[in-house]
Formats: sequence, C-alpha cells, structure tokens
Amino acid sequence: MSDDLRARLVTAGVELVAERGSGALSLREIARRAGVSHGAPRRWFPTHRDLLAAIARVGYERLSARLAAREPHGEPRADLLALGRSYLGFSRDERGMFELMFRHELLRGNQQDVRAASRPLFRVLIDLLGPGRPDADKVAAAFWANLHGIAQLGMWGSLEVIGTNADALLHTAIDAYLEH
Amino acid sequence: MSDDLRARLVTAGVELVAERGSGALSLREIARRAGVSHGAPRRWFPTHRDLLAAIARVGYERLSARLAAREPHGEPRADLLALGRSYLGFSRDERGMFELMFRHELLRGNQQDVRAASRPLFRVLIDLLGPGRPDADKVAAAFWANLHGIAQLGMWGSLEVIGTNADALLHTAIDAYLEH
DNA sequence: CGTCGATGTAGACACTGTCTACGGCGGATG
DNA sequence: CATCCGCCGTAGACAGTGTCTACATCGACG
Repeated sequence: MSDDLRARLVTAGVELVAERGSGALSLREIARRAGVSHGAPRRWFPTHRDLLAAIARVGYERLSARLAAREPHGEPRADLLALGRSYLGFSRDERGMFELMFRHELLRGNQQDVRAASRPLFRVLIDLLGPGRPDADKVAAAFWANLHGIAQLGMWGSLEVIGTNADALLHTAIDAYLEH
Repeated sequence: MSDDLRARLVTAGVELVAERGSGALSLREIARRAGVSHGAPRRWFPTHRDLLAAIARVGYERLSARLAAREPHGEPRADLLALGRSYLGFSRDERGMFELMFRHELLRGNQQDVRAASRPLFRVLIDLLGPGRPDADKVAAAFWANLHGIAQLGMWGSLEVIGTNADALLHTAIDAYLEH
C-alpha cells in the first residue's frame, strides 16, 4: 500500500492554495510539502493537471457542504439570500480554491465534477425560483450564472470601483428573478 | 525610434492567442514570433505580466468596438438581446482572448482598463434596464454579472450538459431583469 | 571625431513539468 | 526458507520558462 501519499498530496495542495493562493500550486512545491521527491506524485497522478483537478474536487465538496449547511426558511426570498450569501462567502473566504475550481484548463476534463457539485444547488434553485414553471431549469441556470458572475466581479475588485458590493448585487439579482 | 517593437510584440501576442489559445503566450514564444531575442521584450515591458496586460488591452478595445457596433432599435428587449449576443459572440469567437482578459492575476493592476472598457456598456445598460430607477447602476452591474456568468458557463461547456445554451439563458436573463 | 544613451543579443540562473533508469522493500510463490 | 517480482519512491536528465546582467551595435549630438 497505500494511497496514503495520494491523500497527503491532495491535502498538501489544499493547505498550499489556502495559504499562498492558486499560483503557488506547482507540482514540485506540493511534493516538497508532502515530504516526497518531485517524481513521486507521478505514481498517483499522471500529470500535474490531474493533481490540481483532485485538489479542486475537495473544493467542490466544500462548496457543496457549505451550500447544504443552510437550513431552509420556507420563504423563497430569505432562502435565496442565504444561499447566495453562502456562495459569495465561499468565493471570498476560499479565494484561491475558488479560482482553482473554475480554471479554464482544469474544467476540460473536470466538468462532470462541477456538475455533480452543482446538482444539489440546482435542485434547490428550481424549488425556490419557479416551482411550477416549465423553464425552471433555465431560470435556475441563469440565476446560477448571475451568482457566479457576481462572485467573479467581487473577486477582482470591480465592484468597489463602481461603488457597490456583492451583497447589494445579490439583492438586485434576487429581485429580478423573483418578480415572477 | 522606436516603439515599433513594442507594437510588434503586442500584435504577435494577439495573433498567437487567436491561433493557439491563451496558454501559448509565453514571453519567449511571443519574442520568437516577433523575430527578436527573448531578452528584447524587457526593454518595453518590465515583466511578462505587463506584456500580457497590453495584449489583453486590445481585447478590451475589440470587445468595446463590437458592443458599440450594434445600432439601437429603440426597443429595450431587442436592444438588450443584440447587446447580449454581441458579448456572448465575442466570448465564443475570441475565446483565448476572452480568457486572457479576465485572468485573475492580470486583473490585479488592470482593472481600470476593464472599467474603461465596460463604461460604455454600462451606460447603455442603464438606459435599457432602468431609465428612471435610483438603483439603475446596481441593476446594470447585476445584469453585467449575469451576462458574464453565462459566457463563462457557455465557455467551459456546462450548458450543453444541462441541455440548454447561452442564447436561451440570455433570454431568461432578459426576461428576469425586464419585468417591471 | 568621439561619446553616450538607447536598444537588442546572449548567456546564466533558478525554477518548472515530464520522462527514464534505478533501488529498495514487501509479499507471493516455488 | 529462499527467491523472485511488482509496486513505489528517488534521482537525474531534458527542454522549456521568466528574470537578470554583461556586452555589442548603432545613431544622434556636441
């Protein structure tokens, strides 16, 4: 055995991205942190990208957990607000991980992980946004996109420049999508 | 003279990103394409990041031009649709450039360029979305975020998986933001 | 004509991801 | 018990990268 090293490499990457950002995730640095030589990761991950994808996967799980942790009020507006705040809060608190999770190159072979992570989010959004509509899935996807776009804008500081913040934009997005 | 080389390096980068994607923009490859040694760019751009930022800047200009090219119909819904399609079309046609333009590391010192590029877009959005509202700027920003999020989702193929497409999501976003 | 600053060259350096040969160790097999 | 064999990590090589520094070249100007 064992895939002990495999897990150790992933957690080393998770720590690294939290401490030093998504730019510090070189293969050799992760190996160094895990206490092995630079060739060792290759036994578990064929390529650097695969290791990064595995690290991003725990990001998806953490985001899912955070979104699931909220308890439904029953009132759509309050629930949407709580959900959106969880999402935006994650993008703020785990910024490096969030960047990693949605890197273009990584999403190539990883989009099924994204889908798996966003499926529960989707179901909740469908319940909250359009319980009877035939296009409820489209509405949920569009709101998802809105949420993600707000997170992005907030992350690279384009919002303070305009004189607003992510929470205010979340409110106006909810207003827009809730006016049935 | 001359800042001839400066311009040549930028256009070399623009060609390169169009042909081989945003991952092919190494400093040395750009220099090679411009026909100079790998040390030459340093005279004009202190660092690799600065060169990339200059390349992204022509992307901002192209996007602005594309958005400005549309002629207003006068009808908000049709105008929003045309505007959104221009944005989404750019993200599809100039994918590598679009990725480059919104890279996290680049936007550090470049966000004023983003702002300059998005200012005209903003004004149009304010006119179309909420001509009389006090929170018109927030509505415009939120719709901007929605548009951008849709472009992102479309780019990494998450939409076909759900069984929809960017244009359909654009329609539902417009529906949401145009109700009242 | 001589000097000097600007501009590009060439090489070094540390670092990266990938590939390959090798060593050691444990467990299965004879 | 002895002997393989396969797994797993090591170590070095290789090409490529961004940055830095010494050097060459060339044109303008006093």
